[in-house]
Amino acid sequence: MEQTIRETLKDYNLRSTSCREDILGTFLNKGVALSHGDIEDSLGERFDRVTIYRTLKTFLEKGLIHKVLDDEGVRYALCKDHCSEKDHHHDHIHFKCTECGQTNCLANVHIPAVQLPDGYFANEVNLLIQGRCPACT
Amino acid sequence: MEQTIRETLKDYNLRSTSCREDILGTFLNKGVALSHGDIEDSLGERFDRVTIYRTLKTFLEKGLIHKVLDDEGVRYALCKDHCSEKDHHHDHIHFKCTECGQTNCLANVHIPAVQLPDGYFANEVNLLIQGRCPACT
DNA sequence: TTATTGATGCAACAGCGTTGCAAGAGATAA
DNA sequence: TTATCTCTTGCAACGCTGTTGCATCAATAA
Repeated sequence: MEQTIRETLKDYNLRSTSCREDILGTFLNKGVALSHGDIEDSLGERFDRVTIYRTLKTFLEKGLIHKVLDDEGVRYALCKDHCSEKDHHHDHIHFKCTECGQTNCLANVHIPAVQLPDGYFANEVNLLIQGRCPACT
Repeated sequence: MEQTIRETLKDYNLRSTSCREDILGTFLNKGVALSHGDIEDSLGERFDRVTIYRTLKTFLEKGLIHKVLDDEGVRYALCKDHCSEKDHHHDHIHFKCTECGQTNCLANVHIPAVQLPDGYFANEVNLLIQGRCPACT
């Protein structure tokens, strides 16, 4: 695990620092989409607020994580596919449970094609479904 | 128009004030989703920041407008159907043009049904498509 | 016209996210 | 291992967004 994290960082051309290792580890551990606040809570006072912001920004740019839009703000989740700086490709669904509040990616559910009116061209599709997850049913 | 605005406010059990009339008028005029900042810019210094926030909150609660999620924050758009405090019903699509930055509702495009994994129950569906609008093609 | 209820403006505040800068730690090569 | 360079971090400060309390003012109904 420890090793995997370091290798992952290396794969993405990122230096291994304890902050990056801990944040990446948190994502792997929790397995759900996390907000900046979630990460701050989870890591305690170990790192500066600013450092966490910058780390998330770096991960985002390198394609390690992607944004997840939510009715209450922005969260981040690991990219399952290997994304890169240039090429984020996500057509999976984000599911937010209104009971437990957790948001995660439904990797195997693809977004059905949508018929847009004339003149509209789709580039990126973002689908958020809110409801109840299996754990809360 | 002037009259329509006042009647609409009355329909929603809202007092007619110049702030509410102007904000509702702005939505009708622009016809696209607006952020708090857009409205502030559009109305100038005529009303206090706080008043605009409170007006948007009131409109939201009464079902006059609904939230539109965006990668850069929250916007608001008029509800086409007659929504109420209890019952916001929206299964239309939000389209954001990456050229001009405008976001609007595609009222006539319905979201196709999505087959969720076992145990998941959908309650509300939110679909944002980013791309190019007819004006920017 | 007046009384009542609700809306507004002002001041203050909390939280989120960013920037500049100096100090510190990781990677690389000798 | 050490020296060097480059990138990362922590700190302080700031701007922006959104909220709250309170006194004042305006819209409605009688």
